[in-house]
Amino acid sequence: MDSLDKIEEKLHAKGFKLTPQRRATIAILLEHKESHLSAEEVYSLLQKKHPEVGLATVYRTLDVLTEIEIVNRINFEDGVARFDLKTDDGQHFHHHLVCNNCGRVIEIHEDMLFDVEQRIKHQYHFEITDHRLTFLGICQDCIRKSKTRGVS
Amino acid sequence: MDSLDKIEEKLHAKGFKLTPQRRATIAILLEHKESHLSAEEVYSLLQKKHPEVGLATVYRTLDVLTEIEIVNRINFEDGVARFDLKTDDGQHFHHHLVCNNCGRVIEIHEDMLFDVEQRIKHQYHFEITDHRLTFLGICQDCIRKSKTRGVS
DNA sequence: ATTGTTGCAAAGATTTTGCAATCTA
DNA sequence: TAGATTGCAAAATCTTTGCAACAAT
Repeated sequence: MDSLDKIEEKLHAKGFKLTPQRRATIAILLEHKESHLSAEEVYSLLQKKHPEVGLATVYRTLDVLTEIEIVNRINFEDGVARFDLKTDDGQHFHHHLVCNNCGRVIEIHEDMLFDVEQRIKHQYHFEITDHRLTFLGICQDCIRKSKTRGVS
Repeated sequence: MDSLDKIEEKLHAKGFKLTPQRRATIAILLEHKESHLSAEEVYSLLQKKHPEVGLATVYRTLDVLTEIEIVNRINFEDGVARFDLKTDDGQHFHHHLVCNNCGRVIEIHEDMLFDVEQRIKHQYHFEITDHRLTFLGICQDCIRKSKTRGVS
């Protein structure tokens, strides 16, 4: 799900209207593909070019985009919903490494769960539609820093 | 981390005081090991026997228990923090299957991520301390029902 | 013209915090 | 007794909703 055009097409196909607010919101998401933006963050990025758009509209747009499976909603352990554009390749959701020290989120685009999913399907008779995999730990930079200065 | 005694010992060892409120909160968690209770749910279970305990104290107690690694905090995609006692065996956090249809949460106690963690460590030089793995999909019961009545 | 969508402000839901009183060690 | 902890109410956050005005098809 890559270009603005394709996304607008899908919105339209599902019976939603194309409004300037929605276009602008999608544009922000496209410009920040790796960022896991929260609704508030999308809103403040949006304000620079479109100060008239309201926060409620951002929430509603993100809901619509989640509903039609243009974006994934994800919660890291901080209680704030974040939104990621889905990739075009039909893959399941990518994985994340979250650093407990600096808070950085690293994305992993390989699907490492194929074998695990097969086991789940067979053992639990559970039909998997998506997954959320996050590793918590210490990133390379913080490990390096801790060796000289100690983890803050 | 299994018995009330062991948990109280650890609290004490970390310099926290043992109060009746904390004891009671821990007892609730021990009585509902598989439940992924929210703070609100812990609070209302607590009220039956200890109506004097306040919700803020429940939040504070769960924070302390998370801090000293007696419980794991987890967010499924509904934005409410849930709390699980850690198991005694030193294993990482268990996995979950969340049914998109009926909302049921099924626990999986096997660690299926050993190989994946090895790859992450080597490829990303990321020191993993824990993980969160949730599969979203349709559970066995809902699959069965959908075959006769259609998924509601 | 119809129906969906927006902005605003108000309401909801969850979680955190200030503070005086109280309790644990 | 000293310092941590509690309960309460207020505040802070994040998110949703009602409604009248407005815009897309």
